[in-house]
Amino acid sequence: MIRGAEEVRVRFAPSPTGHLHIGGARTAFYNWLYARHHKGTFILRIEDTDRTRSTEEYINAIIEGMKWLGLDWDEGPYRQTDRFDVYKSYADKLLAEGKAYFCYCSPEELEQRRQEALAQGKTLKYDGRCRNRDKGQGKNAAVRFKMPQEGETVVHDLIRGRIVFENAQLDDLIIIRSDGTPTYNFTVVADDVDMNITHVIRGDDHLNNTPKQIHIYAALGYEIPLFAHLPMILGADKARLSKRHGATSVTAYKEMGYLPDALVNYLVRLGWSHGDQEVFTRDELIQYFSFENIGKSAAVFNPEKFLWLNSHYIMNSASEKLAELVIPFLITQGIIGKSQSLNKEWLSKAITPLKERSKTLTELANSLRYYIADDVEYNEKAKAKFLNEGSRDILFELKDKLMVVRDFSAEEIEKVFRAIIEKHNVKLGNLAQPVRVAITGSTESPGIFEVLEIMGKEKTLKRLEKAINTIGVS
RNA sequence: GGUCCCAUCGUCUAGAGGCCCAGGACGUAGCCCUCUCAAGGCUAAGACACGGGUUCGAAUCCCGUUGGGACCGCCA
Repeated sequence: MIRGAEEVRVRFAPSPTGHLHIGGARTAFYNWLYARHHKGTFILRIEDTDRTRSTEEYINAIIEGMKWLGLDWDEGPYRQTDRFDVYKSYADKLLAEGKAYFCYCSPEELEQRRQEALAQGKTLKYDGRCRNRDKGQGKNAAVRFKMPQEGETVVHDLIRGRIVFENAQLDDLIIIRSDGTPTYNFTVVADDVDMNITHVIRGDDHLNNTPKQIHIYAALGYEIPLFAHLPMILGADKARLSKRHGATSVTAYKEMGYLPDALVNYLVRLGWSHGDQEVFTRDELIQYFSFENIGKSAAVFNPEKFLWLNSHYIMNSASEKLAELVIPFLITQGIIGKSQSLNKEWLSKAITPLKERSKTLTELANSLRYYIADDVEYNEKAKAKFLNEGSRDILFELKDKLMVVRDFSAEEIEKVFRAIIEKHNVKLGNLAQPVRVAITGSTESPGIFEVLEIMGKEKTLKRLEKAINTIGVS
C-alpha cells in the first residue's frame, strides 16, 4: 500500500513540562484539521518520559487547553509512562537483531569527549567505540541504535519537499538510558509504529531528528510515515517565541479575555493561507486545509493583529453568548460578587452596543461596570469639563422632563433630548456629553439614549441628581 | 564549529514565467459618518535582501553572497 492512501492517523504529542504553548496549540490544530479534513483519526499522546520535568498539573493544563480550543481527539490521551513494556520489547528486538548495541560509556566520559570535540571544532557525534565490543550483560549500560554510516537518507517532506542528509552525519543515538527508561527519539517512533501513524505533523525543530527516526522506523519494519514540518512561531525579535516575549500559553490568553475561535483563527493563519481570506469558520478551515498552502518560513507572532481578530470575533458573537462568557471576568474584576447573579436578558441587552467597543472579554466586563455599580465614579478631567455651571441648568431640566417619561425607551428619551436642545438652540453634544459624564463617569460610551434605557429610569434620575449636586457644591 | 531549513510592505500573507511600475489583512496617517468612543466607508505612505545567470520576458527557475532560524543531550 502506498503511504497516504490509507486512513489518515495523526497525533499531537506534547510533553507536559509546561502549559499548552501557542506553538504547540497550532501544531495540535493543524493535526486536528488534517484529520478532520480527511475524516481520519486524531490521537493525543502525552510524552512524559522525562519524569523529572513532567507533572500531572501540566498534563491537566494541556488537556484543558485542548478542550477550550475545541480540539477533540479520537484516541487517548495515551501516556508514554504507561507504555514502557512496549518500548522494552521493541528495544529487545533491535538488540537481538543486532540493530542496536549496549554502550558502557558514562555520561561524564561522553560530556568530556563532547567538550574536546567542540574545542577542536569537530562534529559533535558519538565515536561509536562501543559499537563492536562484546555484548556483555548490558548491566548499567545504555542502548544505542546503530545508524548506517554510509549513503544518504532522503526525507520527503510535505511542506519542504526533498531533503537529503548524509548518513555519515547521523549519530548512534541512545534509545534506552542506563536506568532502563527509553528516550524521546525512540518512544516517538515506537509509538508511531504501534499506533499506526500515517502522517507526522510537527514543528520544524524536529527536522534534523527525522533522518535518524526514519532508520528506526525501518529497523522496526514499519513503513515510513509522511512528514510535514511546520515553520516556527517567532517573537518580535525573530527569536523563537518564549516566555520573555510575554504571554505564550493558551491559558494566559484565555484569562486575558480572548475567545478560543479567535486564537485558533489567528494561529492557523500564521503560516497558512487561503487566498486573501482572513476570517474562517471551523467548517471552512476543515474544508480548505491543505499542506500546499502552508508557508515555509517562520512567522512572527503579532499581538496587534491577534487583538483585532479577537475584537472581530467579539463583535460578531451573539450577545447572549457573550453574557455567559463575561460573567467570570465580572467576578475577577470585582464588578459582581462570586454568587451574585444578573438578569441574563438585561445583560445581553447591555452588551449589544458594547461588543463593538471591546477587544477582549476583560474590556467588555470593564465597560459594564458603570451599569452594574451602585454609584458612578467620575473621571476627573471629564467632570471638570462637563459637570460645571454651564451644564447645571440643562441637566436639571432634563431630569425634570425625564421624570415624567412613562416608557423609558431610547426612542422616548431621544424625544425629550431633542425637545430640550431645540428649545435652547444648542447642539446635541452640549447636552449629551454632560449627561454621559453624569451617568457613566466618562466621556466615552455607546449612544446616550441607549445607555439611559439600559441604565433604567431610577438609576438615571439618581445619577443626574448627583451630578447636579456635585456642581452645586463646587 | 558541523548539518539542515528559510528569505515579498514594520507584521501576517497573495503571487506556481507574461494578468504585478506587486494584491489583501493588521498596524500607522488623513478624510467621511457622528451626541462621545467605537464600528463602518474612503484615501495615503509602505515590500519582491543583494549579485550573477536561464529566458523574448523573472517576485516567480538555477547558482552564489548576505541575513535569519533550528538541531547537534543517557531533554523532548
